[in-house]
Amino acid sequence: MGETFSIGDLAAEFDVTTRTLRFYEEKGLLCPQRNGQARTYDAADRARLRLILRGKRLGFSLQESAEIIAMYDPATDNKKQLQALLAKIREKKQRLQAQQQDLESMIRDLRTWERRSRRYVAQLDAAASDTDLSQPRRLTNEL
Amino acid sequence: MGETFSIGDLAAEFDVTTRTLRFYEEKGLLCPQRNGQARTYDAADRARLRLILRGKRLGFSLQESAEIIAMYDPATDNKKQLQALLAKIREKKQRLQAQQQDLESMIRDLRTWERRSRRYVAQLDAAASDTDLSQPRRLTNEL
DNA sequence: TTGCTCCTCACGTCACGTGAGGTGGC
DNA sequence: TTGCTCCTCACGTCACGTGAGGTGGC
Repeated sequence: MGETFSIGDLAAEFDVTTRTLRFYEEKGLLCPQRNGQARTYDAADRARLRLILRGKRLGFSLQESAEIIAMYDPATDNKKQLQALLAKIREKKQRLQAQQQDLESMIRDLRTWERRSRRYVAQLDAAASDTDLSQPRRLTNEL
Repeated sequence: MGETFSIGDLAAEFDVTTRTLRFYEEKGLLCPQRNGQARTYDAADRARLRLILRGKRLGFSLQESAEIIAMYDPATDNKKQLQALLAKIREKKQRLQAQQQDLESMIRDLRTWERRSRRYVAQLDAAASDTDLSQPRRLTNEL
């Protein structure tokens, strides 16, 4: 029998809470062995968790991640399921690409606003320095 | 007085439900005028909605989106407020740039997954065509 | 009158977070 | 004994979804 892990081990390794692991089990995505009350995870459980979290990062629901993981099982080689999965993957990819567009325009907007605000603060500083020389003008040497 | 919109107008335009618009109002992100019971949205409300949804697409909470929208508001005349605002803008920008990196690797992952799945489907098709010639192999001419 | 859009509760859902209160072994 | 990790309820949260039941004007 290979390496095993406690719930705390996996939680620490993947930076999730133990509650998260119990929740995934409650939803049928994980089913570790029991050592008395305590859960014992093996390498296969760990691999499943990795896939679940990757699915999550990619914006899949737990249900969808479960489907994806089922695809790793050679027993589930249903062609129609795979094609449905492909459609979902393509949709996610489109959404992520839309997000990229959003990010770019948002960062552009914020950059503009930052410059504008900095200029305004500089003006206020300049005005202040007419009467109060203790206020240094520092804002220009950032970025 | 400029163009106005019903809740249904905006819901249709931005592809959300009317419930969503009422929810944003409940959370203080929108405050349309009332025409009797009915809500009447103007161009400013519409612009705010656009920002809320963009924030959402980028994975911000509604609270965070509210803060970002406040950043777009040029009515910040207090210098200290402006400087605090600048700090927030920089922080958000850094987070957005980190997110850009994440998005890129995610899209790479999805592309890999897509190729892998497509190849598997093609294999299934090939296997099927050995016994069932009525199944055409079409999947190879996409993308 | 029918059909449409609008409204206000208010409970349901998804993916967990967060205690409360308790067990077990080094 | 203390400290640590583990456990099981079970209610809370966030961003809405989804009816239920009703109003108002073309």
